[in-house]
Amino acid sequence: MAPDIVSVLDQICTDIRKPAKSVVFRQGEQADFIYFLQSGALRIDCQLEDGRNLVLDFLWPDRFLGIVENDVYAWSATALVDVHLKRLRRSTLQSLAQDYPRIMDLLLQQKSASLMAAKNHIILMSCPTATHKLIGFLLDYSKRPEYYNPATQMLTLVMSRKDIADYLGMTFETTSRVFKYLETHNYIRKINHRQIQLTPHILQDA
Amino acid sequence: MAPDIVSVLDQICTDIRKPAKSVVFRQGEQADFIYFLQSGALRIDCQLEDGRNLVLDFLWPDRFLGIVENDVYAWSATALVDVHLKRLRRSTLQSLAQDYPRIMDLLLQQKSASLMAAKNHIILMSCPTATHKLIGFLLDYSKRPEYYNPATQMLTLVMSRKDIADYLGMTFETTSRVFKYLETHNYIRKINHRQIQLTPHILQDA
DNA sequence: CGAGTATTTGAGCAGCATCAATAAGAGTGG
DNA sequence: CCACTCTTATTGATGCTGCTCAAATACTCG
Repeated sequence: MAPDIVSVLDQICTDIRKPAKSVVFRQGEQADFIYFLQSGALRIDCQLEDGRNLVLDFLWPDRFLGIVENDVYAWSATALVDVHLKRLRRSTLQSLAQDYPRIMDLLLQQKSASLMAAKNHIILMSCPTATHKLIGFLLDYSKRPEYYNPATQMLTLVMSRKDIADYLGMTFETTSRVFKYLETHNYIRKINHRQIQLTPHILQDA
Repeated sequence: MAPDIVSVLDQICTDIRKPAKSVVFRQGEQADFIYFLQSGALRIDCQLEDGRNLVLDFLWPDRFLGIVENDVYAWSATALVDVHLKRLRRSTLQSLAQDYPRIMDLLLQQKSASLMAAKNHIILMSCPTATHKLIGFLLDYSKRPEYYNPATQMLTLVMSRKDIADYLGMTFETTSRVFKYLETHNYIRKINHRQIQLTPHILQDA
């Protein structure tokens, strides 16, 4: 990411701040803007025709969102905590890409990051049991420096049981039961619903 | 895809033909080449540490493969039928990208296609039952003009039951049983293992 | 504090995995 | 072309996992 583009983008982007639980954009809306997540965390989900609500991804800082091929957003983005975003018109980015070829590198790099996340998601969903899925999820999550402290092994979940369930393709009851299983088998310690501590037992699986 | 690039690529690419069941590249190998699938079909799979074999995607003509970030392939590509590919050194493509900026568009477009496929894969894997998964798979598959004839509704499967199972995250026994279920409930007619006919019953679900 | 939401927990059942055996089909060499 | 082998697919029996519906509890926010 060359400094010249960053400074240019910095100047023309609009700063957007959204509180937790607010929607950044909604599936089906006119896709006028590209966003760049500065801080906080987002949930990307889509509503299927059969009524299912599917969480496609969780997004962390330094990630773009709203890069779509067609003219409407194919999924929704919701803030899980208070977020800070930079916003840019899609049309502006497109014209800018001609003067700054590095923007294409940036876009390609972001697409690659999305693709890697999707492949990892597929691997998680293919796990044979719900326990494997959740352990895999927690180990991935423990790579987020904002929400995991390796010194204390404390992990702050920014999403609900239902969000995790919709991400892993299971019900929230099962998610809750597996959390219980992990606690009784000494994989984790629960401080409260959103605060858990990982034990060496679960960490050595990584 | 501008004609100038295509003609340039055509000249410098090596033509590669591989018989069915042969491996194009293997997970972990030095990623020296980018491939462009001209005809046939490929299976992309990866071997996980726990011994599972996971099918990440099936690739059809006009798709690139081997676009990786690091220097080794993260997954393997295997020919499902006889395939025709064009091959290019990664380093050649990189230097070419400076003279032909359109190559970046091409790469971005291919990444987007991979990402869309992955999202769709996630949607399939999140289906509540194996029957839903397989019906979704067959309906997607029926969009391949090479292997589905809308006039006769005949569909030629290029992959095994195990391939389908590893793609959908289930066992091949379950795949087989669901095929049986679909046949007895008049969703499909089986001509042989690899040839099935879709009925209006299944097609109206799309 | 109180209302609404999120999470936990329970009981019963359906669906899928596992292990095992048989059948169908593909490939090979006489 | 047929017989034989090997691979792929089907089918069966059984047990476990996770879903459904339901109720109780914990937590959040105004």
